[in-house]
Amino acid sequence: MRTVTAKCPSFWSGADCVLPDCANCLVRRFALRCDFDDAGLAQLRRMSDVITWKKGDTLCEQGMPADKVLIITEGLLKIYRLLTDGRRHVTGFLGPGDMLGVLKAGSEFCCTVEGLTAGRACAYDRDRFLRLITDHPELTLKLLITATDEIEAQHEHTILLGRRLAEERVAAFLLIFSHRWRDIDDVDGVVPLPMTREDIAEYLGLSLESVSRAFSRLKALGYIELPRRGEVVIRNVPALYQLSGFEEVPAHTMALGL
Amino acid sequence: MRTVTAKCPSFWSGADCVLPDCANCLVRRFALRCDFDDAGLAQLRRMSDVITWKKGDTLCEQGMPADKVLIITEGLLKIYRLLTDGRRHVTGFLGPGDMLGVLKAGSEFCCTVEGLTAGRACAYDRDRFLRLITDHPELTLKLLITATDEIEAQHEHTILLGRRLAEERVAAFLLIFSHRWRDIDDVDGVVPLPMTREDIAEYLGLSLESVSRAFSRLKALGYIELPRRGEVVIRNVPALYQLSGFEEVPAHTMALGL
DNA sequence: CGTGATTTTGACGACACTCAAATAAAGTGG
DNA sequence: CCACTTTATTTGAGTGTCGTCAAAATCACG
Repeated sequence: MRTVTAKCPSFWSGADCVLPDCANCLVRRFALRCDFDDAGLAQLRRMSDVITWKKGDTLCEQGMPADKVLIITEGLLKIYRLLTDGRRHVTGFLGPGDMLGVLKAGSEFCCTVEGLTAGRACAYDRDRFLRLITDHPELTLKLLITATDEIEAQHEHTILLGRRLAEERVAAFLLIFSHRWRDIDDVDGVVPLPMTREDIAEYLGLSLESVSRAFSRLKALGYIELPRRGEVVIRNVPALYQLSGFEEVPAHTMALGL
Repeated sequence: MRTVTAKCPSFWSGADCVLPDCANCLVRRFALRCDFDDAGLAQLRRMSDVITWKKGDTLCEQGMPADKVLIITEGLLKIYRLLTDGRRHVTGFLGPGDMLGVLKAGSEFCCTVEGLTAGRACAYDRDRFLRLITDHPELTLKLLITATDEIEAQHEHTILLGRRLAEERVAAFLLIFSHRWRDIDDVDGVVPLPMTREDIAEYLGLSLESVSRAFSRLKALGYIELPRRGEVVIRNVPALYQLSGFEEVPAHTMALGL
């Protein structure tokens, strides 16, 4: 059992008030999948606060009352739950274009969210956000579609943890992770891995040693390279697909964090 | 690898046109969580066809074009996916009040759905259903909340399969299953289990033998009784909670099948 | 260059899977 | 209603994967 850092500054209140470039916001391609008209954009912009975080910062904590909705514009987050036996389970990783927040009124965060890198997000008051989307029913529907995609992606993840060997899970992780952020950080095949082996292990339901062994084996097979800490190069995509059991990578794995 | 029955009659077209008792429909308590006004009820009723199925019937099959939405009023269904290696994964069980259907236009069923008992459901044309809910934005929102609850329940299930021992998973299954249908079929503590050990195994990511062994052990411990095939009596709820690692049973496990 | 964190590698044991057989229950036809 | 078949479940024995514990190696950072 490992201790978990728990500093939790008041991101939710303090705002930089930098106007984000909503017109090109990635959220259009991911969680909300929607073109706003100019009026909608203006409405959005007026409502949002920009928050920033640094690597290792905790954005919100399991059990904390949740009254904000975030849309991530930069940086990477891990989102995890503490189990009753003290272990952690990483439910997913969030990046640009993804949403984070509890929509149900009066509820608490069921997860803790922590920065893997520095980053920033647009924050909305939940009630105002709900008013916004109910004013635009087609937006609610897009969000509902995103949620059902998320359910399907979770099914895939459940299968991964319930039925696959360690090596297969790591292969799947590499495909999911590199695929999800391929057009955001595509530096000639080098995929950045800002999370630790332990994070990956807690995401895949393995021990960190098993993850490390799987990485080593995939490297020995020539499927990947590990040039330096925090980076992978994928050399044999078909082999990884074969191992993972994927026909295609689940489309929007974790576009909507809760 | 086991063969899977694949007869798939045209439930989706043929309709009995029995008017259901919408005013008391369980869907109000589950997937839609919503009181319709009389006008809404009438609109609903006009739109719906009633379909029925028998035990073992296949309602829809993985890969089939999906253009209907079902709301289950009677009976129990299992919902599963065929994996690339020929194995099956049961994603969940559906019962009265639950919804089934793909909301995204032009997509296929990602699962096969099969009757564990005979039953019936109200079927809606997807496009008309979508029009209905966008006409009532608060309905879309309720459905979105249901979807996010489903995501949270899937997280719990992922944790179950990734981190728990066989005995713990079976304990969790018994709690989830008996809790979800407690006020529908509550015959003094006897919980009907219309699914086979194999179904349970494929739901929990175990072999059917491991499930059987877990049942035997829970019985030996005095936590449960197995009076006859297809039935359990739960004798020690706190012990099962302890084993499962649940603080509380995930609220709406699988109210929304895809 | 030294300290601490992360990652890798090794040895061993536990849990769950596979294969196999026995038992129990349900369905079928005389 | 009973013998027979079929299906579901239980139980046992052996094997493999992964977790745990431990130590070494690598890397980041001051």
